[in-house]
Amino acid sequence: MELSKNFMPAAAESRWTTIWKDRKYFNSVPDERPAFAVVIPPPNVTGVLHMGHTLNETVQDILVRKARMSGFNACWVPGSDHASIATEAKVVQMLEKEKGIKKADLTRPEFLRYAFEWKEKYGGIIYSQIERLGCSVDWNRVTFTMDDHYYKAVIDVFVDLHDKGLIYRGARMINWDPAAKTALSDEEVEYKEVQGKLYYIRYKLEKGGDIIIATQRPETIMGDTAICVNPNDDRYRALIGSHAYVPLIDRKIPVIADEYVDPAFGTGALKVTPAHDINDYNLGLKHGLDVIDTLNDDGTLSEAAIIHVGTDRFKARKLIVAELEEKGLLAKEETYQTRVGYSQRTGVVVEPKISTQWFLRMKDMAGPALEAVLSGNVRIHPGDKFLATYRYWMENVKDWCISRQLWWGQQIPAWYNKDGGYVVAADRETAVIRFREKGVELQAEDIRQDEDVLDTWFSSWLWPMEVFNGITDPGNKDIDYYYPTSVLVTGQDIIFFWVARMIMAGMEYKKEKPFSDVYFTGMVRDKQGRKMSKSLGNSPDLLELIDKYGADAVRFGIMISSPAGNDLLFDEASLEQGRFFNNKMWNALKLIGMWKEKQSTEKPVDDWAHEWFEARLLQARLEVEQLLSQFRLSEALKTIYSLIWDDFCSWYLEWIKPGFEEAMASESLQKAVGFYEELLQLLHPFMPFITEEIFSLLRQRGNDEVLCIRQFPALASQREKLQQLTVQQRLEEGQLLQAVISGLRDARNKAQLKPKEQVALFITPANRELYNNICLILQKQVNASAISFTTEAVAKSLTVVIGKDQFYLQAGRETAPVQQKEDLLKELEYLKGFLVSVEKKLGNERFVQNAKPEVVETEKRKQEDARAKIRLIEESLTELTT
RNA sequence: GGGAGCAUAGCUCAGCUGGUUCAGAGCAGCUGCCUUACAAGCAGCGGGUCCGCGGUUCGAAUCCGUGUGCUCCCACCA
Repeated sequence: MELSKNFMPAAAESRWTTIWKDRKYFNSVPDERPAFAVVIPPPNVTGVLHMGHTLNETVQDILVRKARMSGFNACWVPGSDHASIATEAKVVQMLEKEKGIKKADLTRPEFLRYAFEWKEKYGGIIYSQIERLGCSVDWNRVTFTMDDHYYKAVIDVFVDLHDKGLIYRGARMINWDPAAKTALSDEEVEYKEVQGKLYYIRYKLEKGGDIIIATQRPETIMGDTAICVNPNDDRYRALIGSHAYVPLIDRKIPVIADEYVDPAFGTGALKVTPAHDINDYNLGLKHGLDVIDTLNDDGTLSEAAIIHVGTDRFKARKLIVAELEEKGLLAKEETYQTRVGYSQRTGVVVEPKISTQWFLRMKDMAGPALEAVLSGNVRIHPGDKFLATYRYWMENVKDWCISRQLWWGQQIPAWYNKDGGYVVAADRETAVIRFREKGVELQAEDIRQDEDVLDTWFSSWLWPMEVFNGITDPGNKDIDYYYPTSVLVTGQDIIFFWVARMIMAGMEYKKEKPFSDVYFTGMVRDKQGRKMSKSLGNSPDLLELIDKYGADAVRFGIMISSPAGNDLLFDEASLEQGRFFNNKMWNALKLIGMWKEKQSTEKPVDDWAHEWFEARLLQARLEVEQLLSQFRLSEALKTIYSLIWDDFCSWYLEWIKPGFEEAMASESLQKAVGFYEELLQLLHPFMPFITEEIFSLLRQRGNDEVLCIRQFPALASQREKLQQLTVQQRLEEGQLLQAVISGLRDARNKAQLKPKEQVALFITPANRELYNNICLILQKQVNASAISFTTEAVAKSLTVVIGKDQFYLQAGRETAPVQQKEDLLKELEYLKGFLVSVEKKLGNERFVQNAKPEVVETEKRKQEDARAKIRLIEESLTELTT
């Protein structure tokens, strides 16, 4: 077997990707096994995977692979989201740039044709990245949120909710995105603290004089329809009921009173602009004020503004401020810290705007969705962090604006006649019937469909159901088998957009939660803690990382530094660590390969080492199980990493390694190979490629037997085994052996004994029996010519105390005991202090009375141990000084 | 303004139900080694006022209160 010097990820990755795919290991159909279903949070179809996705997909793959190897019928459904606003914006941009076509010049079908072309061209990138990362998804189940069946499901749900009275149409104040020219939901607005300005503007009063009003938005004054003061504010009481003039356009407006106004803020007088501010809108409703909308859909001033018509809102602000100043109407300006809402998708400042849109009543749907989480039916990880947030949102949920003024998405199934009357129906024919039911006689060509589409999230909230056709074909085999899914892995930033709404939809349409566990990953930041973003240029390209380090190393790096639920500071150094780990495992394969070439049939002498490693593996395996069940993936990986690197490579392989040019006992070799296979299996969910590769090379299995479907041993039997006395004893012996080897090597180092210089070793053990099995290995590992047991101090030797035992190293030459004496004195000092504290504890009556008996027992043991060790060290010191 | 979380080694973090020599791991650092799997490595080492203060307890990194600092979410003061 000729092996390359290092592990070459690229070749192994493409080889195993093909094998897995060709043999359909990851395709799932319902059978008699329990299901373990995971639906991927569908990434934006035209996007690329960023580090956040990489983390999420890796976590999901670990859970899915683990389940598949543990008796479950694992099914991971891949797919993508049409991402209405984002995709439409990209297509519009592409059309203008590459083809010089404006959206306005296209018909709806023409535009959609371009959009689908675009989706076909770029939509595949996401999938190829998911594949390169090694994700074990079922490619037969790829779902897109605009697939025919999915489209139908969304329409059906809309019609159903409308028929139930949960969806309504009306004019409300909504968030308007002037760049995308569409309404947004509250969740799509991101508020940021910005340094703004507060302008103090003079409004002339009808009765003479003026009143000064503070505003952040002078460009909206033309929409003012009142000035409002607090009725209890003595400064303004006399003005209530009088009139003032809007500056620059001199429109007459009343001064009204409302307790809402805070006399302490600004000047205590508020300009009321019902069309452009939610509070003003509410005030307007209360006081019956006019609504003057001075902005167009694209954020320029409208005819109603009278001045600066057609000018952009921010340019108009500057012009108006300048004009006010010139006319002496600007009393003062001050800087002011404020919050401004930005569109999550386009990044522009959102305008509050009154608009006729479709809304979903959320209150009734929130009840069951809240209950599902509070009762523990859906478990959130890490729970303590998100439970309160979830609860608050559900209890204070507002109606959801679900219509968007776009073309890319599911078109709203509402139909209007010429009089503006409308019905909701899945298609034109049904719509005509519904009109007739209402007594409106008309023909199919007399009605037109609503131009708008539905919010993307109004389709994604059906994801766990409709990927299995649960809405369009309820009761089918798949939905009955896979639903509810097992775990949802996603970023905490979409808890309201998506997670909460999926639970709502699941409770509404399946009367059952969509998933049992939700695992929130943190945000991926760079190593300085900054958010990853395109503008900062700190977001690495996934494929480049895979090319550089290999997919396994990328997965390792991102998982090892990813504490559950916390943000992850991405640092390429951890990927490097992953690559080093690859090579470590590769080298272990090479070592075993060398052993194969020179074997003997003799009975091996190292039975103990095999028994020890078996015990250690058992222990670690159960630890990993425990950690995985708690979603502590990072720690599970650390445990396996250390098991392979330290326990297997550094200890076990060294312990069974034959002497120079000696043959390896076949029986030992087989044991080592067997252990290595188990380690690879344990690691496989985390690092699938290299584990398959080494597994296939270890016994030259070829490709017939693979790790990805190899089943883990049953847990119960493992737990029992670990409790066995001999297993526990091996573990204890192993710990002792490791401590003694390290301690003696340290002593040798400090005495400047070269590794090649042999020593004679004398031991005064506390428990002689523990040494029965480990002497041979100990002798080899510390390069001792012989080991003897003694009860007396050995003259002219290095003295070392390790644990409860005393060691004497006799070298072939004189060594300086200076450092050694210092070490012993230090140790002695510490022990004496320790003994004092233990004895104080034991001398405390209340401790002895109140503490649990076993705690008192251990304290007594500690006391005895400490005394014994102090005696040993003191003996050694006398020995040294004589 | 309301709520949640966090503060442990130079960095990133474990430390679960208070008690094992409990103060840990990885990375970084230092020392010595090109030793026949691996220098992408081996052997070994050093490093901490567990944020401050107070309380509960026989006993606190751990529980409670409080202060400080940081992070996030929510909220209609122009």
